[in-house]
Amino acid sequence: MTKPARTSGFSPRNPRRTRERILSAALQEFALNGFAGARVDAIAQRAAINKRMLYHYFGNKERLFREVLRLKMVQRQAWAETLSGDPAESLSFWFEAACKDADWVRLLEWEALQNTDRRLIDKKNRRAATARGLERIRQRQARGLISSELDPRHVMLTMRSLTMFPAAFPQLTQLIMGRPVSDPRFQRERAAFLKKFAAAFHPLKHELPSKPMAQSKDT
Amino acid sequence: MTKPARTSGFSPRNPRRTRERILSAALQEFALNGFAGARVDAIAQRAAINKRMLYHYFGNKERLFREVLRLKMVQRQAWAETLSGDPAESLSFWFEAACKDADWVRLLEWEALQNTDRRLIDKKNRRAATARGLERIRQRQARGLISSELDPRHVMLTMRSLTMFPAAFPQLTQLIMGRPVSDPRFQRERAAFLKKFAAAFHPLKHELPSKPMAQSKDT
DNA sequence: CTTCCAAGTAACTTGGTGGTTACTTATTAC
DNA sequence: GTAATAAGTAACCACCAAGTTACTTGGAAG
Repeated sequence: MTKPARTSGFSPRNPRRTRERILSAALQEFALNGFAGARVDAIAQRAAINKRMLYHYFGNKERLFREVLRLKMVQRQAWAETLSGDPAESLSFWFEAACKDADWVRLLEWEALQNTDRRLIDKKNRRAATARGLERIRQRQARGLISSELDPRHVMLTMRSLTMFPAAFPQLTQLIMGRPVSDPRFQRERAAFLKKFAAAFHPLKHELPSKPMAQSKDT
Repeated sequence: MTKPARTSGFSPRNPRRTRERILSAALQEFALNGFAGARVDAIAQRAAINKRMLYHYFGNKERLFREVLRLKMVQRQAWAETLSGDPAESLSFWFEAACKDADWVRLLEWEALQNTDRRLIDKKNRRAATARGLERIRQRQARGLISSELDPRHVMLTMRSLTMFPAAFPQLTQLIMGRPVSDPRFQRERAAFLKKFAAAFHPLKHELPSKPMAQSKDT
């Protein structure tokens, strides 16, 4: 602990920056080509570092992949928690997020395909995040924003389906909608549709909120 | 054209059978590992044929992949057309189909990931099939099974999302539902949920079918 | 100054993988 | 029967990509 260890500047040595460059390049390569398709040399080149450093910092290709995935997961969760409100807003919001962060969706997709009975990466953390998500749904049910007749787990699965699918299957979306997923017109149109469609989650008229205004520590 | 060319039997030469064995083995390998991950030797071994024959019949790995994809596509379309009726039935039916035919979903997923701005395989055919699907939705709208206020394209995209997502993202489904997608209890439960949820597509009471009973050449 | 280790580089090894060569054998057309 | 072609085999090869070896250099601590 001598100097504040400036991380910027043009020092020829800069471990932090190198590590970050590798991670960022790896994210792009893995999102683009998946684990099997990604080339370590390509990552090194993209990061403008020597390939050897990649092994220095991460051991091997798979450990790097896991780290990339874990990191993205953490980032996502961080700002996932900040959101709440009624399904109409969440749906369109998450849909747009999925469209914007294609890397994220693609990583999950690669994970799904790779995960032939393998253990889940960062399991503990994700379990906790999911549990928190379910709890937030229950709170919305209590507040009468979502029908209490729907199982929170199914609500969550349904919402994920609706928001992620187009970004996950751009070729099918293009086929059906006649526009690429990246087209802003599609995104606006779909967001509008989801806002309408969110009514499916609302309570029916005859339903009364079970706890009209329980403790709402939700944002 | 001399003999009826018996395709069964133990003749040492059997082109048809060889071709089919390769395709079937390739389907499994590609569904499991994707294009980049699949090993030509593994396909040959699985098919119990000499690797050379694979090149004999299909030229190269990519052409084989495209053929596998095209074939699955055709098979799917064939019995896709046979179905109709109200969303409650279609949704749960297609959901179960997706769970049962994981290879199909996985292939689409690999395609989605691989398809970085590449041209779509079997485009023409799939366009036509999609158009027919949209037409069937319009017929159901005319018959009052689906709300006419919903854009058929969005209806289709939504249905696909709901039915394919769990099979496409088994790890997320497991995380949310606490059961593997393959678990029959999950499948039954989800099918039941979708039947209820299908109400979202139904017309509201105030809506009246625009063409109460137009020509319904739909099955 | 010099010691020591982390950061960094270039060239190499090794194994696997898509694709080929050179060949044999069955089937069919005439 | 036999020529021609399609079906099939084994061994091979060139290349590519993950991971290593052996080395140099910067910088902080004493």
